[in-house]
Amino acid sequence: METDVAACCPPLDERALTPEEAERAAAMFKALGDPVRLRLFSQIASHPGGEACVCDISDVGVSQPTVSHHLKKLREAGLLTSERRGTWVYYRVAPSVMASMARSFSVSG
Amino acid sequence: METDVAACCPPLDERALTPEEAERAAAMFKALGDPVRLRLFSQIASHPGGEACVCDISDVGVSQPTVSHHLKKLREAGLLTSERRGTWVYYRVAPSVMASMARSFSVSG
DNA sequence: CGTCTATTTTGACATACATCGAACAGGCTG
DNA sequence: CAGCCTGTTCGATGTATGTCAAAATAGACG
Repeated sequence: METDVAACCPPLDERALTPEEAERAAAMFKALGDPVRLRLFSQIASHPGGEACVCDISDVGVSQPTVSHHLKKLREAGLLTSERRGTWVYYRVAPSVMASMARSFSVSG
Repeated sequence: METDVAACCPPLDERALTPEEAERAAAMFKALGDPVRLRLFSQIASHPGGEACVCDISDVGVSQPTVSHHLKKLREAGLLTSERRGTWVYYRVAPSVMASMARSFSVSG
């Protein structure tokens, strides 16, 4: 189900998206379309070193299983990567996500 | 319910979003998180003159009432504006939406 | 006024989703 | 091995959402 970030996101005002492009890009927007997930993403993206342990970001007002559930969704959408190192699991923003998403809203001409 | 676009969207990697900021920004991402809505938005954003009549963009594979339903959601999210001129209703991207959304993904530092 | 066209609203329905507690798995450390 | 800690998966539940057909609204035009 992992979304391919690199091949996504032509400027939205350049031309009408094809159904396939829309499907892929919408999956990424949808992943960010939940307040809890957006806060998790923002906490990870702004964390020093570019990565955050789950234990660092579990204070978003929902139970820990729910946090894990949301992190999984963000990972499946191609927005995050995760890596276990010893006791802890570290999440970081997947490569080129910020640039790709920014491109969606770049004014084309 | 109309989302205030101007006051939204600090860079996601600058600092952790507050719950209120996340709520507002997530509402906008959520609106774009459906393939049909994203195609409608893209069709309007890329339309010559910057605006499109509903009749121009109803070929997205769902019934006309469903198109209207999605356009309403995009309008409520603050992403589109609509105006009736005579027989037809014209939609355009709300001012500063592209710039504000782009700012979310601008790399801060 | 009546009718035609364009768009929205309503009501119904099936599916998707966010959330939780409980159970499970990975890995440290006695 | 046993216990503990971190994090994920499972099962259940209530709510939100996408969709359509049908009805309603809004103008235009005789």
